[in-house]
Amino acid sequence: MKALSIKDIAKKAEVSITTVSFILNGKAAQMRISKAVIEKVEAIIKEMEFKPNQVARSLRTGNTKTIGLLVEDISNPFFASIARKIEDKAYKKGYKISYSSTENNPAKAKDLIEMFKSRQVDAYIIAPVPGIEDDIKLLLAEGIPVVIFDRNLPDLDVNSVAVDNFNGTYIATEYLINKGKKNIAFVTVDVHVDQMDNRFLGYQKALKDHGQLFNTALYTEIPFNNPDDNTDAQLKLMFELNPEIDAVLFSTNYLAIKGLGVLKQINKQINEDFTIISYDDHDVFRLHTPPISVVDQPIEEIAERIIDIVLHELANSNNPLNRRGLSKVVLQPHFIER
Amino acid sequence: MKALSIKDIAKKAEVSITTVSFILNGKAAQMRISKAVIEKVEAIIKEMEFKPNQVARSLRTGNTKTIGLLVEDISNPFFASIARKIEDKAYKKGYKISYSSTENNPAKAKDLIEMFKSRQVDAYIIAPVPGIEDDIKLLLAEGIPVVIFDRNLPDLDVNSVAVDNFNGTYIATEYLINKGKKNIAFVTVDVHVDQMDNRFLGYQKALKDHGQLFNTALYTEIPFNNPDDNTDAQLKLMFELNPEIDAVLFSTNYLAIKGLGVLKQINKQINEDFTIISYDDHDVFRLHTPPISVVDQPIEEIAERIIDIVLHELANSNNPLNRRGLSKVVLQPHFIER
DNA sequence: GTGAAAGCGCTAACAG
DNA sequence: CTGTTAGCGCTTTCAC
Repeated sequence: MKALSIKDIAKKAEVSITTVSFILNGKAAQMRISKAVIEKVEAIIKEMEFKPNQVARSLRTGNTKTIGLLVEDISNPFFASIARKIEDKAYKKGYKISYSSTENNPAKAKDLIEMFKSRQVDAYIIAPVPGIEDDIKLLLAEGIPVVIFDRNLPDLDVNSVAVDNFNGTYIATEYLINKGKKNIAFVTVDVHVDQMDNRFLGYQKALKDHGQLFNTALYTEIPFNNPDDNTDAQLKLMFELNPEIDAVLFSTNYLAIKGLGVLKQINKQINEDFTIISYDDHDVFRLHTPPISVVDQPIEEIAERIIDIVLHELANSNNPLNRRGLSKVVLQPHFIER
Repeated sequence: MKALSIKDIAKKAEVSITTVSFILNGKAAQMRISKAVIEKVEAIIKEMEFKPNQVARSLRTGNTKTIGLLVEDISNPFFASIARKIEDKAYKKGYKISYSSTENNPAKAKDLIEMFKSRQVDAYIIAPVPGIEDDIKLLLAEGIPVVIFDRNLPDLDVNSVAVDNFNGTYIATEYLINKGKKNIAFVTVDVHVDQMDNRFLGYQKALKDHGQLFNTALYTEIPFNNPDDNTDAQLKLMFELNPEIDAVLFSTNYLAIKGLGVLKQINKQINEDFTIISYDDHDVFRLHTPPISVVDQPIEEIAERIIDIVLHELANSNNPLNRRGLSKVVLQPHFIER
């Protein structure tokens, strides 16, 4: 079964392909094509279930109606949830999403951007990894809409939607201090993206503001993509060497989940005297016994702001004058006490 | 900055575009193009960072090197994990993934298939919703590779990767019975896809084989996409009306997670006398106090089998003779006792 | 060994 | 009001 083309429709309707094309693109009125012809052609299109070949259209018009989405890992609930919301909104506007996971690997990220480029995606939504600033600059130089999120690239003039990471850990740390905690550990990843660094800084600043000293022994950095065993061992070591720890702040949900696993293994109870807080919420924390307080990122709002910016830029990419300036959105995280 | 085309390269290298094209496609040797020319052209390609326009290539060749992935909801960890694995393997073979969430809505699923079609995706990976059998048939009739997974469409001659759902609930139920449970409730969704029905049947059969009667009062069906409040209320009601319940088998992880939330609200302890089992694992269950036993689906293997079939069909789609017959893969779930 | 040219399906000047 | 036609960038047949 061969796919239909605009030609087949034209032949069947006994009009030219131009006429069909105009009707297909809603330019019939403006081209003052007669009602009779429009109706006839539309009837045939419907009857034959003709769908224009989007690839040909893309080649001709230069836009593909797809948005490239680059995240760290689509199987991380944080990214998956955002992906889902973005997909929904994009779908309603006729856009499709092509996604890829960068694994925090700049080489892979660069390669993915290349692939997206050669596929002519209309816009990019990127959770950036360090080292791809130049690639993003290139995109911008070509006038392609880009929004970065989750992490900021401070010295890049690019739209971004971020959460105030500094404040997130600040309020969490402050909460712990107010609860009388004296030895608050901080567990994070070794990926020094702006966002992670800020989470660390928020923690440090809160300690300082409340007259506590930052103790490097209570700071653990886990390599990204560490095999589980190593991570477990590293965390165990920290707990063993520092029995005075009375609270732990994890800079990201999957580390906190690993942490809970380790605490279970070493049979350390979470209670009034030993508190855990995670950055990013997760069902695990809500249902845990006892429940775990978290710094929650407004996922819904993040996704909304991202796609709004993208769609707006896309809608106005023809007349650059109409494009609003850079959007640098900073949303506030919420502390959920449990 | 205008994008380069093959023409620019040809001009710069002072050869014809044909030559460039051959070199680009690795047909240089077979066309017996001289080494000197090849090297010169390749140097220029590298120097100018030329990337062929994939859209034009697609229009010409008819294949887009992208695979359409239709899942119920990309933010469900089960689908997200599978999506991730599929993405990885596809990426290594030069394929990209375009995903969409069907929300169990046949109209949306149909529409998405149309969109993918007009975008000429090379192959489809679909977690089917009932009512799209005809659309899948159409795809097959056109010779496009399709693999369905998670749910089977029994009367369709299409590649599928499924898990033995019947056996999954059977062994879980048997486990509970062997633990001495007499009133095992079953909570499932109202979506009557083959896979969910089989989970129910496995539960029923196990009861029967062990001389227990199926009690409809202990069977609760939650509407898909139910607002949280309703679901909670429905579950509460079941627990209230049937205090004799000594175990609950949830047919899917998100229902079990909801269930845990409800049990927390009504302060019902999970212990030797009251056991919970979920279909599909999740971090929540592993870390829960007490931990929750689950029927685990071999996600990794599912993803692997899917992408293997797809890539194999794709590789041999030119010579249909070489295509192996239908692959109907059935994998076994594992019961994880915790 | 290399090049000219047709054409994939569609859009949009430009003609009439 | 509708049709003719020139490409979009690439692959591939055929010719030299």
